[in-house]
Amino acid sequence: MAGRVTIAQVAEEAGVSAMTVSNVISGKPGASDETRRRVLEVAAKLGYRPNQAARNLKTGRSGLVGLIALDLTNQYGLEILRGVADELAGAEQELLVNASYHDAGREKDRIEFLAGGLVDGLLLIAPVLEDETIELLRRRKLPCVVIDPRRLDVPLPRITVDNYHGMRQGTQHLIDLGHTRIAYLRGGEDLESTSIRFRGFQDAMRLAGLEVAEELVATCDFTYASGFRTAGRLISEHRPTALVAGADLLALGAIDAARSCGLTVPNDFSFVGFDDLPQAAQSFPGLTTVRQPLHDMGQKAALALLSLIEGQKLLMEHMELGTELIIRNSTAAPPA
Amino acid sequence: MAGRVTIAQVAEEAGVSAMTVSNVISGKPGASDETRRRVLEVAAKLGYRPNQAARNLKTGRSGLVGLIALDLTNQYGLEILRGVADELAGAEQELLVNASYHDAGREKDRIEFLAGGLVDGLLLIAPVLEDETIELLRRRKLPCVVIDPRRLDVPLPRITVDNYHGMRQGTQHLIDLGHTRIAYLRGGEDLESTSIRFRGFQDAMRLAGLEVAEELVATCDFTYASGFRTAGRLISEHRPTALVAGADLLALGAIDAARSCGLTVPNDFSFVGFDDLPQAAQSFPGLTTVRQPLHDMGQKAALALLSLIEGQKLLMEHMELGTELIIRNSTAAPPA
DNA sequence: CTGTTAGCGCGTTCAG
DNA sequence: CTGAACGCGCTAACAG
Repeated sequence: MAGRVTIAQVAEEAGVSAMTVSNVISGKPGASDETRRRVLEVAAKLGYRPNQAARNLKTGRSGLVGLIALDLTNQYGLEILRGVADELAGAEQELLVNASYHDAGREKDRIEFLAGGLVDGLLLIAPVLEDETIELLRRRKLPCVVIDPRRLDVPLPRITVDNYHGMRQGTQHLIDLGHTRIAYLRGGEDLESTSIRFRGFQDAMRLAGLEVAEELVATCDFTYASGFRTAGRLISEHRPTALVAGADLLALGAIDAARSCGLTVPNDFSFVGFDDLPQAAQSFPGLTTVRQPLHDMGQKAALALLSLIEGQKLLMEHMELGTELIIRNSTAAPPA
Repeated sequence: MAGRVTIAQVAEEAGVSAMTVSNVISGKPGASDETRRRVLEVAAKLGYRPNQAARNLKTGRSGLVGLIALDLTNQYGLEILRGVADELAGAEQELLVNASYHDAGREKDRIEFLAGGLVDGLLLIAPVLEDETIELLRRRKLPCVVIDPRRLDVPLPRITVDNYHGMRQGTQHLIDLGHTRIAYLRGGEDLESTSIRFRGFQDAMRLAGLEVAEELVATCDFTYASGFRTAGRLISEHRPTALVAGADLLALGAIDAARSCGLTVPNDFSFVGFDDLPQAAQSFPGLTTVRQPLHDMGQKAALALLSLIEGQKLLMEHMELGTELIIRNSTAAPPA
């Protein structure tokens, strides 16, 4: 119940038809400059604001894009979200953010709800995407782009990063510094990217003629606490000189674990993360990490979704973005 | 163009009128159990989903609540956001999140846009709120609740925390531990809460018979980097034994600054923050801090907004929530 | 360049 | 308890 003034009132006051007002307001052609000026003037005077609901009903569009993130507080998703928001700011679409809280049921619920007509398109960040949910999306014909899917083969337009080469490069950096006993912290096992990153690590090691000691590899959740605990065990029991983590949060937890063991970073121990979250730069020492272009992923995903919404065909169903090694101060040569 | 099926089709298939279908779907009385059952069955079979746009047009509601945060990546706002989201999950309202990026112009733009009919109500986190914007909100009669306003006297329903006693308690904790040379890091000067917190610090000091040395007080932005820089100077030039920060982010930066000066925390130096962001617990050592009930603030704000949307009068225009000192491991007695 | 006609899909009168 | 008609405010299509 925001704008009481209707298009009809403006039309009457300006002495034109409602159609003309509509055209002027939406910036369509087909209205002389003089008419346009008068309509705009009257609209301003009356304080006319188009009624979104009526417009939506007529056009069959809501002007809303849905985004389903895992969790509203993880920086990984939020960096992507920022990219999305930046891209959408140009288009006339607002962003409706939802979280699945890592729960497949809730994810399906939210998708079903949003796909029920609330949004014009959907962006999914690292979703579980059960087959049934995919089927739902296809049946509804809802434009949808997946960012960083858990399984690479989801039959939907998707954006991923080059996890393999990123991790290989990060590992190589430690090898180049002279490390040989390098530990590895795997992220969540339900993501295909976890295996791919690990393969990058393994290959880098193998190609350097180094052994991947089984006791130096451990798996944890994507949390600081999990990284702290798991790395603490790894470090105190097996004494590697460096550690590569499948995510920045894990690396940050691992660094604090090393500290709590009395080690100093990077003199006694080196760490490499993966993601380049804001925290990676805002920590002491700065974290050397493999950068995922999160903001860019968000932008590209939003752009692709917008063209899907406009009814255009996508140039590619799958887009893979590159990674980049960011060297900060958490890595150095191993102690002598 | 999500659900093709209309209420009319369901009505025909079920052999009743549209009216009845509408009543059944919206859970209104006035339909026999038998009819209700059949309608529901047919609706499910046909895959009927009510068209939001049509419903909105008719009811004059959008089912959307707008939230304007400062920045999509700061944890402070996100904790509040989580509270809001949790409360809204129960009501049938979706959340439309926007950011002002600390820009008054953009803030006004966004408010004006959302208030243009897109949302049923608005939640504002620490907004600038120029007079003109407040005027706009009043004119449009848009339900609105402000969380943590920059000026305490905004003429809108608002939720704040007890900054004064919180900070007094945090400071007292250091005094009790035996600290006397305590530095203070002020947050952004455009917030009234910055002065209030400082007054809490001053009073705690004064009441303990301690001097607030001018050179031990400095002002910075609400960022880690600013805390790092400013505290670094304070610590190296004036050698206090403890520091109180007007925000956790500042304290976290300050701790790293101390570390980069070769000090260990808390043995050489103690730190107290304010906020209790997730990072405060997820750092090493854990940060002793004054907890703001951010999640609760979000919930309470959402609840108040919902009742405003329902057209009910608010019990109180201003609600102030308490704070709580959370003692972790960043504080200890001063070095001997 | 402008006006007319006809709904979009729903909820809300009223009668029955 | 149910049905028929109307209209919310806007815009697509066409006519003028």
